[in-house]
Amino acid sequence: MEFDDICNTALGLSLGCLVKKKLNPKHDHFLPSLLSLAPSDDTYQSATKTDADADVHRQQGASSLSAAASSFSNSSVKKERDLGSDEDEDGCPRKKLRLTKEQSFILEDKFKEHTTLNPKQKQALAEQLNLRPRQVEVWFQNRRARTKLKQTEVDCELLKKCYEALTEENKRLQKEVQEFKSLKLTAPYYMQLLPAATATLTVCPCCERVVNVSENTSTGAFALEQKSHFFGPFTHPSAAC
DNA sequence: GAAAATATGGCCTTTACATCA
DNA sequence: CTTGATGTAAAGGCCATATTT
Repeated sequence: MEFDDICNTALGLSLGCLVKKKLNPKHDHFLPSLLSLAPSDDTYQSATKTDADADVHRQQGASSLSAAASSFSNSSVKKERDLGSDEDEDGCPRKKLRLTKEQSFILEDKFKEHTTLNPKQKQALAEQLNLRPRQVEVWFQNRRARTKLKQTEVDCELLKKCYEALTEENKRLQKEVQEFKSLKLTAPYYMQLLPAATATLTVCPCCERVVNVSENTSTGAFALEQKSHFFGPFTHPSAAC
């Protein structure tokens, strides 16, 4: 996903929420297309023809559709949506149509403006594109889903990189701990050099971090201890684990 | 005013079809 | 021509919210 898309999505979603809260669907609801008004496959779409040919058929179908959609009841709206009104006269589901490039372009354009539509916008867009409002609605739903999917993929990649970075850091720190441990094993020589400091250096049994447990932790801190984690008021390292 | 019923729209998952290699 | 992969239109279900009764 591109950055612009992300921005548009965020903006659009917030706008969409506003729209949803403000609108009153009862008063400006779109006209539902009716089951019996759905054009047949032959008139609505040509499966194997060119886009131009298919356009003609689609527009013929959609025009007759919108012209004939003159009466409906409020309660039929949801039903219409759920039933899809996408069946031909035989009761068979309508074949899936492919939107033309022009239709897709205009839909994309609108989507950039806002990712959701109120009923008026939906109706207007449907008329402009010679599609049923339900088709416009579905297109926006699917488009939002695609946007979300892409964003999820981007987030996933980001998390993956974070994970890899943390894994590397963890390896590095483990290696450091091993080095400190081996230093402790060679303590006789080590202690001759720094007896005061090494006497207070230890490895936390819980987290295996090298810590300084000297009583005077503030002033007698061994240089290596600076890389260990902060224990605050605890006198024993394991108490902080 | 509270509660139940209803309407509406969005999201999610799945299906089916179109297209392409 | 067939086939598998991919993209996407569409269906169906569920949920949240708003409105009506």
